[in-house]
Amino acid sequence: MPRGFGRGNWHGRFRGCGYRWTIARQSVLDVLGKATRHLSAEDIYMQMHKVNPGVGLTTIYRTLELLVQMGIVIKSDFGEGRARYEMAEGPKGLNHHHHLICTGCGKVIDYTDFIDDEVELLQRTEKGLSKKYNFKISNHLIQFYGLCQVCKNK
Amino acid sequence: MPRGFGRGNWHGRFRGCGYRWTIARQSVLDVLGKATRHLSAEDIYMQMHKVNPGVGLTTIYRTLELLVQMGIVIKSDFGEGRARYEMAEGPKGLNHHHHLICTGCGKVIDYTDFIDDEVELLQRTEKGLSKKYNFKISNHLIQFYGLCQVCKNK
DNA sequence: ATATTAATGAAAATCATTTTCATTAATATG
DNA sequence: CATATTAATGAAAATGATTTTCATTAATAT
Repeated sequence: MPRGFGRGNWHGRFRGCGYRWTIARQSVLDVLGKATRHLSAEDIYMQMHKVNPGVGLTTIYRTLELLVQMGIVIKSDFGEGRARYEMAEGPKGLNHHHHLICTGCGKVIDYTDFIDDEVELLQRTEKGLSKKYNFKISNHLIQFYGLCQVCKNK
Repeated sequence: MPRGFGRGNWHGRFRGCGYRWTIARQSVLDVLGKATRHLSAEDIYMQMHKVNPGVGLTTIYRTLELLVQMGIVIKSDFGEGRARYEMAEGPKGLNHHHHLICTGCGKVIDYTDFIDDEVELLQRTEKGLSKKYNFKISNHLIQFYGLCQVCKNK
């Protein structure tokens, strides 16, 4: 198998959509593919800078927009004032998780240890919604807001 | 019952936390209390401007931050580049809804007619999480990403 | 009535993101 | 392989929401 044409065959996928395959795009996908958590545009920029110092932040923003548009990457907003990105490998992806966000202090708890019912119900919900709205659902963002133990008792 | 001391008894609640009760704060709560959908800081500013033209946008931001911190208001971010606010009357609130977001064209479908599985999913999950993480959950944000009917067939 | 100090308005500062525009480089074509 | 085409890029400027600064105002305690 030719180098770089594994798993996603990104080059082919880009060309198929009429887009060019560039160092910058490859590099963004490399960084995101290795990430174990959601990355901001600047996180990506800093990691990439070590390997490809020539790629600017603007290009990263543009690349991310494209990747989101192609459905390869998911953009999330956790209310920090900046967006975060992750590969859209679907809800089964290694780093997929939901959030508990404290409205008091802003603390965010990522949790991946879903309760059994949660997984099954979610599947059924996605199936139901797909049918009802004729949507091909590929991912989801689930966040619960409230007060953490500390803020609750103030 | 004295005027202005109904439901929330805001004045008392503010004083209890050591905060002063001001026209601006009352006015933000008035606007949010009457709203039928999530409002941006500027939405609030414009509505308030008709009644209290003296209150500036800065104060609205400061007031909203305080209200969120007190757990009276929920701040949400739908990825539009600006935050939206609503009273934290809980997920049963009139204007509560979930989103289906197309990663192809950006179209957003709000839906309120939750399917049974979805309601059950949320109830069980919220209960489980509250216990597990000692959180007082007051709201949630649920978004499903995928391709809409049109983008799916391209 | 007055003192104290939290709350405010206006303007400036910040910070993530987007736009502009001239340059570069990926691909198609000869 | 050389060259033309035009998408992709970088740098700098622009944008727009939100935050900070600082002098002034007003809510509360005395």
